[in-house]
Amino acid sequence: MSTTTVPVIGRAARLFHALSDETRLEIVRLLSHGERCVCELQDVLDAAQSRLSFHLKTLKDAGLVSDRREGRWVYYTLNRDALDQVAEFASEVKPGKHAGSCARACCS
Amino acid sequence: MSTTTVPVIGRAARLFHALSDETRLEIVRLLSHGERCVCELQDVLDAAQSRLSFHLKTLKDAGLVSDRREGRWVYYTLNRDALDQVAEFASEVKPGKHAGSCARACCS
DNA sequence: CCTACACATCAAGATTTGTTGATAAGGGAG
DNA sequence: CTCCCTTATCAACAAATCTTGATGTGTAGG
Repeated sequence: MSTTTVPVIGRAARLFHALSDETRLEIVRLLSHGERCVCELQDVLDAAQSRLSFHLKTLKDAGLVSDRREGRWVYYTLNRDALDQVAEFASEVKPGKHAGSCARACCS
Repeated sequence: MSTTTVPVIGRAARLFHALSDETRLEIVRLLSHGERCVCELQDVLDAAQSRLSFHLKTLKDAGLVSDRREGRWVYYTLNRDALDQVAEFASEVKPGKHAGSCARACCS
C-alpha cells in the first residue's frame, strides 16, 4: 500500500505547484464560472498575452484545465477531477485520519 | 463580497506554494500521523538537517504547521485549519458552484 | 494570395527557490 | 562552567520560475 505514496506525492506536488501562483489562481477563479477564451482572460486580468499563455500551459500540464479550439478561439475549462484530487489530499492528510494506525517512534 | 477575493487568493497561493514541494509533502504526510520531532523526520526522510529546517520554516510561515519546544527537541504538528482552507478553496472553485450567478461575456 | 486576428512558442533577463556546508543559538548533563 | 546534542540561521551557489518582447502557427475573411 505504501508503494503508491511516492507517485501520489509527485502528482500532488505538481497540482499544488500549478496553484501556487496568484495569476493562475485568478485564472482558476474565473474558470470556475465556466468556460473562457484566452482573450477574455486577457481582458479581465490585464495580463500580457504570452504571460497568460505561459500560465495556461502550466495549468494544463498539471491537468487542472483543458482546452478546446473553436475557430480562431481557444476555450479553457477547469477539470473537476483535479480539484477533487486537491481536496482529497487535504482530507487524506488531515490529523486524526490515521489515528492509532501507526506507532510513534522518537529519536533516542 | 468580491473585495475579499484578492487577499484570499494571496493566502491560497502561499498555502499551495508550501505544498508544492515533494519534500514538504512527505513531511506533511508524516505529520498526518501525529506530532514529530525534527530528528525523527530527518531519519525517515534521510535529509540534511538544514534542508529540513528550511522546509519546516516554509511550512510554518504558510501556517500549515506549528512547532512546540520540549527540552532540546522541537515538535511539529499539522494545522487542521490550513488543510481545511485548502479543501475549501478546491470546493469553492469547483465548476457548477457558481452556476448561473454570472453572465458570460466573450471577446468581440 | 494576402491580411488580420487569436494564440503558442522562443530567447533573454530578472527574480525566486532549494541545496549544501559552516556557524550560531538554546538547552540538558556532568 | 564546559561539553554535547538538537535545531535554526547564514552565505554561496545551482536550478527553477516568471516576465517581456519577438517570432511562429493556425484560422477566417476579402
